[in-house]
Amino acid sequence: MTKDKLYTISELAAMFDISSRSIRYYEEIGMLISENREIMTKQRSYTNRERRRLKMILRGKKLGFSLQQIKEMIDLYETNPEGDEEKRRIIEFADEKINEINEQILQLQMLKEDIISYKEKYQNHNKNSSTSVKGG
Amino acid sequence: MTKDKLYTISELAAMFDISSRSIRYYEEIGMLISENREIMTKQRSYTNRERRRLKMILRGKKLGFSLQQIKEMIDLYETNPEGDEEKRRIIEFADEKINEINEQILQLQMLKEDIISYKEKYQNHNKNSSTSVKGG
DNA sequence: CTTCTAGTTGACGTTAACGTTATCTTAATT
DNA sequence: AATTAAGATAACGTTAACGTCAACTAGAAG
Repeated sequence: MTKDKLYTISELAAMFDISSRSIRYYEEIGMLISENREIMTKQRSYTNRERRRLKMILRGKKLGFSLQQIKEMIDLYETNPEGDEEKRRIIEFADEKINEINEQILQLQMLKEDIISYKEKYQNHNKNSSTSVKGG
Repeated sequence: MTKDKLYTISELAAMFDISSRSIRYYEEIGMLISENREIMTKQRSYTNRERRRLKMILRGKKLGFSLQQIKEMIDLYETNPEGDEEKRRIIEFADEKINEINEQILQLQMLKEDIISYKEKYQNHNKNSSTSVKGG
């Protein structure tokens, strides 16, 4: 399969516009894995799977989650649960996250409304109190 | 008017379940102001206006914004613009923020979809691979 | 062989956002 | 007068998420 493409650390770094240091750090704290390092050079190589993980990490960051929170979420995707107990816990965790996200979306929408209504009031206010009243 | 209610630092802290230290810190970096401190004791007292600001700060934090970003947004609310140039800049800034927020909402919705579809696939998968195959 | 490039492993430095501790003051209680 | 409570300032400590620098290595290029 053509899925076997491997990336060097700087390829990934360039791809996502981050530093190699960041990628090493993510690996350091167990968020990425570089298996099959070249034995002689010890150079890391990443699979498409890791590339996807990195993408998720960065998305999480953009959304304001800490790396620890992101780690938990990603681990969620990759846990292969054993007992019913664990299954339940995972579903529960997913539901929690969904609720958190819904809450965040709500708050963002409120913030947005605030900014919009501020903008409108502000624009109207300026039309009335401006010295150069041009357009009605 | 009854709007003159003043809050002590620990009142606000209790109200929002944060530490007094945090409030002092927000003031330290210019996100809050405590005017009219009691001359003898130097104790801070906050107006309703500051209470609202604090609320906004905490909302921003929950949304993953840095204090600096929040400061910019709050300043937006309280700028009294002078020239047309400044007006334009403010409107522009507001629009930028709105776009950022829209983007964040989109990403959050995608993340949510991901989690939901994961949950569903996962639940189905378990129905099939479980020892107790009930529904086919 | 030397130089350059891309990577490695430490290890110390940095910033944000507070926590914590020490020392001091004022007002209220006892 | 002594204690307690609430607050103040000053300053050092802490954690996350890297940045930066030093010293080393393997392979490619001249």
